Amino acid sequence: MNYWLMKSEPDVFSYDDLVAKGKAEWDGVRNHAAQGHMKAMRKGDLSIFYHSNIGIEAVGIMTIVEEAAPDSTDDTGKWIAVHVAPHRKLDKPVTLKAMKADSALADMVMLRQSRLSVSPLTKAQFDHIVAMSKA
DNA sequence: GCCAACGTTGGC
DNA sequence: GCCAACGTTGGC
Repeated sequence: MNYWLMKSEPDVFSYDDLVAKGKAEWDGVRNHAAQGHMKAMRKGDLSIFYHSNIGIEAVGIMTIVEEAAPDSTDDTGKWIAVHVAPHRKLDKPVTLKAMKADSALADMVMLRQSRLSVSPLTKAQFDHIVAMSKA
């Protein structure tokens, strides 16, 4: 099982929107590094749902329910998307500020490359963020 | 609104 | 293949 972190602007698509839909295509990713991570995703992997721009915090956990397939919003046939479903909401959001301040997360890919919308997490990093959400 | 980071485009 | 110009993302 692998762990990931995926960003969305909540005014476009929020964690609550995903809960309301039950399942959604994670489309519109147009970055090769992020695409590579999505291709590596397997059914049952878990991902942190992070709100960028507004909130700027991790808010929930989702499950990968369908592996990489052509992105339905793409005409060129070049890009893929995965499907995700809500797993559970975090008890308390974990802010970017808190993650940056925590030395246990110093090597997090998202913190090193702030513009990357899909990034991998180690199990330790994933567990740490979940623990922070309960503190 | 600004700016840093970084990806893409196009001229050479 | 290099690199300057430009556009976008995302945090502040």
